[in-house]
Amino acid sequence: MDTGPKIAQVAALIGDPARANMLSALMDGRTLTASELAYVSGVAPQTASGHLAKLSDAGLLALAKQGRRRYFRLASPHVARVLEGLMVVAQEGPARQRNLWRGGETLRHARTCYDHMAGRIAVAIADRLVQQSFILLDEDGGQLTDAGRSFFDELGVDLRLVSRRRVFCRPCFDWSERRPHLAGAVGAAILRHALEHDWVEHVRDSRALVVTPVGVRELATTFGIEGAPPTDGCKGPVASLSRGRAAVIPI
Amino acid sequence: MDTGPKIAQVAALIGDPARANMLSALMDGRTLTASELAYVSGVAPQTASGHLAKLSDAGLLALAKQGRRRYFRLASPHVARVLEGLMVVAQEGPARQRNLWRGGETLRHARTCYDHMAGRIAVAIADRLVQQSFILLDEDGGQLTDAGRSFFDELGVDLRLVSRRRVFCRPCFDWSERRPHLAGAVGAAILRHALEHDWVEHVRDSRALVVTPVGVRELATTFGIEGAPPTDGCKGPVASLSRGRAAVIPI
DNA sequence: TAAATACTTCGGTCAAGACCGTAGTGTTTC
DNA sequence: GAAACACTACGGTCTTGACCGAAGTATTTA
Repeated sequence: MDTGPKIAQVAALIGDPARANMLSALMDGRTLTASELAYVSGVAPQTASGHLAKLSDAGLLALAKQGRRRYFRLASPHVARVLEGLMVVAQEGPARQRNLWRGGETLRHARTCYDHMAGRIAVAIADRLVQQSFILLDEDGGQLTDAGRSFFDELGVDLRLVSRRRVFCRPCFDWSERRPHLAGAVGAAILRHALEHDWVEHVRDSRALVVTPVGVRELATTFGIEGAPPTDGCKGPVASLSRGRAAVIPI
Repeated sequence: MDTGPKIAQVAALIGDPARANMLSALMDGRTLTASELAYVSGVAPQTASGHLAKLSDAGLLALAKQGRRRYFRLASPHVARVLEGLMVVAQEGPARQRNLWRGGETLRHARTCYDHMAGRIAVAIADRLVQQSFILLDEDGGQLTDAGRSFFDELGVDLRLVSRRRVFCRPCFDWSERRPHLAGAVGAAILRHALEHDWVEHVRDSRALVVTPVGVRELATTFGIEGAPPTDGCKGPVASLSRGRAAVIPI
């Protein structure tokens, strides 16, 4: 079968910097308007419109019209996983500027990854849960133990949405830490809990999460984790609209 | 962080038809020479050489020199997973010619997917194992049960390589059947067993697998599966070297 | 040593498509 | 109804890079 050309079509769509920026911006599961996506991708609205049409036609984005706006989001978790995977491969690729981050310290500390958390904090949480035998994890998958279920019950994390007999979780290779964090239903539940209880907050127009004072305290008591980010000069995204070809926009 | 441009770089590499054909051809885990890859990708050796250099530089392919030949293989399972994911997304994309296969009936029936089996047979095996409670499987992961371990032990499937306390398996969304089959360590073990016991054989220069008479019998008695492929006119890949831009090569 | 094989480098051609200015359409606000 | 807003369609420019012919470098075979 000609799978080659098929995957080439999809990959080529993701392979344009402007479109990749758009998809990255949607990786946290939000829905954004065409204008917002034009902004984050660093191109003019007309250009963005064309890109978005292609992405929608190909089934990578889902579109909801509302009045004069068009809201876009990733069409499926499968799309998010492909993007995840590309980040991993991009990261493990050549030895080049592997630790070169453009104002990315905040992102490296904590961020969303579609529907769950990623970054140092997320890896630390995963490590802790494994160490306590609350979850079992290896390369191919993971599972919540009975002890783990009790732990989350006491914590008040809502796992009802995922409580079939077994609760599996999925390791998601963290491109910044190069170690797995928790994805899947359990990962999503943890992020939901953290947001609802103000442990972390979204940074506007970014996938970054900041750990609140409450979060620092709770992460310490609950997981024994140092939640405060290392202080450095550059935090938060710097909006820089450029002319010419789609440029690197720190998200 | 500028993850957008990074994933764009990798995606753009996969996004060229010639390179996508090369990667697809390597999806079964084989190592192929530059010449062979030039052939399957439908371009001249000089062109292929350039493509292969790019793929190696980016860390998508691993290279082994041997005499005057260069052997290439996928650099890591992560690369295979990205390709897997792209197939899924490409498949679920637009409603277009979803069931249009070019001589792909054989592939649809049984094929390799990096290190495990895919296609109708593989999905049927997964279904059966789930139905018998030998494995537990959901969207996020899967696990071998004690009964399942016994089953494989009796069958003589070698799971020693993967026998930590828990044996997880990974669902891999089958792009032809649109349902999951078994990947990960367990899936790999099944394929290994099937090849060693002559249940299936590789089709030359293809990812397709043919089920042998032995295989038909064994699949029936072991899994209650009809292993024989539906008969139709077109089977096997048709090598068609074309001139001009890299064309669709049935692999 | 000569010839064949496997692959790479260089140079020039050519097509695809990303980009934006201009000019639209549809929707909301005043 | 007019103006502002969100987005789209069209047309022309310009860069990127895929492609192959020809020539060159290793390596093996004769």
